[in-house]
Amino acid sequence: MNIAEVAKAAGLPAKTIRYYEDIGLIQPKRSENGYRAFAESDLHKLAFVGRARSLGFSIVECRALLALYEDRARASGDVKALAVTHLVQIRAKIVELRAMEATLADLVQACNGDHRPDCPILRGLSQPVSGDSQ
Amino acid sequence: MNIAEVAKAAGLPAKTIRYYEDIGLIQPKRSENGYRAFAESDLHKLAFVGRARSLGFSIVECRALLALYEDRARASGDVKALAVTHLVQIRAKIVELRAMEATLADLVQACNGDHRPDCPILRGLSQPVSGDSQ
DNA sequence: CTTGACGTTCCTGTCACTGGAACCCCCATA
DNA sequence: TATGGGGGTTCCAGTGACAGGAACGTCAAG
Repeated sequence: MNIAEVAKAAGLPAKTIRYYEDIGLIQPKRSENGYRAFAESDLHKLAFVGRARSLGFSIVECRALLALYEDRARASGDVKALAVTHLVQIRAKIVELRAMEATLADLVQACNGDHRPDCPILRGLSQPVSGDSQ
Repeated sequence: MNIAEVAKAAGLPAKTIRYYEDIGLIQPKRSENGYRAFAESDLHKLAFVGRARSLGFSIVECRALLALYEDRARASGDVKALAVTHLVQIRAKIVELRAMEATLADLVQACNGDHRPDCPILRGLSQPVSGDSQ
C-alpha cells in the first residue's frame, strides 16, 4: 500500500503518517522506487494510534500503548494505569474549562453588548479576581 | 518598578513579561542602566492580560481586548462579541473532552487491570470506533 | 512525449512560553 | 579595594504535534 491508501484507511493525513515514521512510531518498508510500502500491520498500528490520539493520549502515551499492544505478555494493569492517569488529566481539564466557562458566562451575561463603552467584561478583567485574597 | 516587583504584583513570571514586551503587548520605558522601568499602567495591563489568559483567551484575543480596554470610545458589543466567540470555543472543547472522558471511562471500567494480558482497553483501541459507519 | 497525480525530502511556522548560557549592574561586607 | 550575591540584560534552543510549501522524482494514461 502507498501512503495515500493507508492515509484514507487509517483516517490520518499523509503528513501525519510521515511524521509518525520520523519519530519512530512505525517503520514501513520501502519499495525500489523509494516509496513507502505499508504492510497491514503498519495500517493497524496507525489506526490504533489514531484512535488513541482521538481519545487525547499524547504521542508519548501512544508509544507506550503501542508497546503494550505488541507485547503479548503485557499485564492489563499496566494499560489500565496509563488510561486512568490520562482519564484523571481529562477530568482535571474539564474542571478547569468549566471554571473558565462559568466566569466568562457571568461576565458575558452582565454585558449589554451595545454601542456604549461601559462594559462589565472589561471591568471584570481589570479588577483582581474575587477570591484572590489567598 | 523593576521586573521582579511587577512579576510578583501581576502574578506572572519575569520571562513571560519580557515575552509580552517582545511581542508588543506592553512598552515599558528603560532606566539609564538598561533595566525595564515599569509604570503603574504597565502593571495594570499585565494584570489584565494575565486574567484574560487565565480565562483562556489567546494572545491575539488579549491584544484585541487590551485595545478595547484602552479605547474609551469602544462599543461594549465588540467586547461581548469577542467574549461570546471564546465562550463558544470553550464549550465546544468541554463537549469534546466529555466525549473522550465517557469513552475512556467505559474502557477503563471494563478492564480488570490485573497481571493477565487480556485487555478491553487495547481491544477497544484496535477496533473501529462504534458509530464509524457514517 | 507530455501531462497530471502521486510520491519524496527538507525547511519553516505554529503557540506561548521555558530553560539556559553568557554577560552586566548594584550594593554590602571583609 | 576586592568580592560575593542577587538582581538585571540579550540571545538561542526546545517544547508538541503536526501543517504548509518548495523543489524535485516517479508512474500510468492518452
